[in-house]
Amino acid sequence: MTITIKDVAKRANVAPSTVSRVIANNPNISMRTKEKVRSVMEELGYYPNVNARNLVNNRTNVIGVIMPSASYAPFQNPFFPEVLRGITAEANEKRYGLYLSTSQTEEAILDEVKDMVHSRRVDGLILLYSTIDDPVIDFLLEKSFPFVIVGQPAEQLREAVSFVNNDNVKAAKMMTEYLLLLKHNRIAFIGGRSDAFVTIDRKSGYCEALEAAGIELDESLMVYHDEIFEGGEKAVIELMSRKTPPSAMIVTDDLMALGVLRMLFSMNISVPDDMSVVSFNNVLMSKLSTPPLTTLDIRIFELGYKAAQMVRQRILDPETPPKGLIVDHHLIRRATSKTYVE
Amino acid sequence: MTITIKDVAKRANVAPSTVSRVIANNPNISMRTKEKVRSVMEELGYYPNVNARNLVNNRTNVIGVIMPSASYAPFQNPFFPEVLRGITAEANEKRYGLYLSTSQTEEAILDEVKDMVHSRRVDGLILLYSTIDDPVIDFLLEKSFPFVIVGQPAEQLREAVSFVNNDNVKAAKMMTEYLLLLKHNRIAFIGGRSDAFVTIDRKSGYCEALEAAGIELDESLMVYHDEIFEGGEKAVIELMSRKTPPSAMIVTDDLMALGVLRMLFSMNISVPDDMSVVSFNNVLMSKLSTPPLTTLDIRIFELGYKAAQMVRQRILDPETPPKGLIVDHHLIRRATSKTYVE
DNA sequence: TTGTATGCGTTATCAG
DNA sequence: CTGATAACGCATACAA
Repeated sequence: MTITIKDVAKRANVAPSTVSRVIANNPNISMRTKEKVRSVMEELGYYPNVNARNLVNNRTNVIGVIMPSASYAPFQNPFFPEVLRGITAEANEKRYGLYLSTSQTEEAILDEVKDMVHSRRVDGLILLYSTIDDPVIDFLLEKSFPFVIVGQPAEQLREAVSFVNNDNVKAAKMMTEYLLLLKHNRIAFIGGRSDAFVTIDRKSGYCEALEAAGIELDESLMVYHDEIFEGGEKAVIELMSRKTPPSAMIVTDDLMALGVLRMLFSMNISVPDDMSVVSFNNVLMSKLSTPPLTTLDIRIFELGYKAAQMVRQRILDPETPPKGLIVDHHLIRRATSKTYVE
Repeated sequence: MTITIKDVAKRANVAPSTVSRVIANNPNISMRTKEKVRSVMEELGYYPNVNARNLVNNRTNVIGVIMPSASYAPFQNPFFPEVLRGITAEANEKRYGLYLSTSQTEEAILDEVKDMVHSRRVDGLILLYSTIDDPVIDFLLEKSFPFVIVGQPAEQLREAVSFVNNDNVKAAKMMTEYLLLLKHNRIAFIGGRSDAFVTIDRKSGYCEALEAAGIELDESLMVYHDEIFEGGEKAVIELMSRKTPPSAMIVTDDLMALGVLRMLFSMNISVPDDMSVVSFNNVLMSKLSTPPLTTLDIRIFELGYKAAQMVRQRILDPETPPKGLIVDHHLIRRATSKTYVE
């Protein structure tokens, strides 16, 4: 008993096609009929049926968002909500809908993506993760389906796919230089999964800065841990056990840095007096910690916003060559960093 | 150029309707043709077009999720990602898709909901917020569209709508009793927006416990703040300025409690030695703070999971009367609470 | 400027 | 057990 274009047509004494044209705001429909039709639509409470529309248009005006497989991780890390917020903002502006993936394993994700693409559920995809040899990407590339990666794509794909990312090398270099300028010369590096592109890139930046400063790299000061929070705690134990412990630590993730802070606190090592700690991402939590973290804002919201912009662009004209977009970063000085004193 | 049910039919030498039946796994199709058709589907790489299917079925197998309007807030508070995780899990199990609202103002949300409903974009909705006199709810009720609220519905709607919630009165009462048993007798209450149902209910529980213990209520020990984090800081300033400051604080939100902790720290008031602090929600952050928070786990994931279950149920048979579901809570003792000593 | 006719890819009804 | 055929609601090519 839902009211359709035909009902409107009948009531307005026009053909269904005319109503359709009014909806599309077709320029060569007289103002007079437009108004008439519109008022009837209003009167009858007409709403277009998206499914019918999608069917004939072969287009849904919906963007799919694919979360990483680590079933729990994605939503634990404030990074994801924040990108999502950026995506949401852009999508809303442009009247696009958002369809969220729900799969929890790599295999299921691949299936879901295939389904989304084949069944024409979405017009384009945003991948909120990036791993090497991802079959999802191969699939999308083969189908030439519009998509954008948030993060760093695998080396061999840099030219082939669109992505939005930070310059993590440069970012980490800057953070290291900052500590160097604060007179620190034993600076530790605490990273996440050592095979993640973020970790790799940030480590490179760290090393570059040290080398440029003529400081010899010390592998014993670089540690990696998978666990987002506990990893930070473990790292501190390891690092403080070195013969000459560092006076500063660069942590690749704010949450991990919270673990670091807590372990240091429990060891009675005062931050920033006895130890400087800087991290990356500037998630909300980083300003709520005690003491608040000096961190690098990577503009997560913008990453999402731009990604949404890019998919839409690729949806609209799929022929334009893919491109990588780099989003700026900004140092947020708070209370965990301080000049080194003997 | 996409391959349809007709292509499969032709190739398998059957009618399109037969293919359709095979897809639906219709029992009265011979095993023989079923297999033949299936193999052709495989061979041709056939995927059903959801839009066509939705059109004729008038059903999408998609659940819509409506976030609160406070444009930034939702994703800042770890509560939302976590409910979303629960919803996601259930939806995935049952092969339902998730459609996310993107609107940022109350007005826009109403429009978006109307659109989602009228245009048949989703089969049911989950509202991740609950305010009094919400026009969205009136609309959904009037359309008898399946939906579930996560949170406490307005008094006059308790019987009319389905919802999933905690028993916040009982929860707060328990937290208060816990502090009472730790010999605290000046216990402060720090709440969020005073017109939010959560705040109201938790305050009630707090009062109930105090009264039961024969402790006179002291309005000067109850403060409210809208800002999720700064609110905690302000509250501490106010409360510690009282003639006789409290020895314990009940904070209605973990994030706010972080603000509390930080302000206490800066005042050199040691937690838990000089002040006990307990809060609600048990979001990830609460265990990462220094010291880790004693808090009440409200099973956020389960709230989402059950909500998804309930909408599906209401979608499948809309006739069953609405019901309210209460999810359990659990005290998580960590390091911010301690027996009171003079 | 507007109407007619047809198709989008499925499912469902009705025959056979 | 299977095949024709008519919807589902909309958009567009072609006519008028």
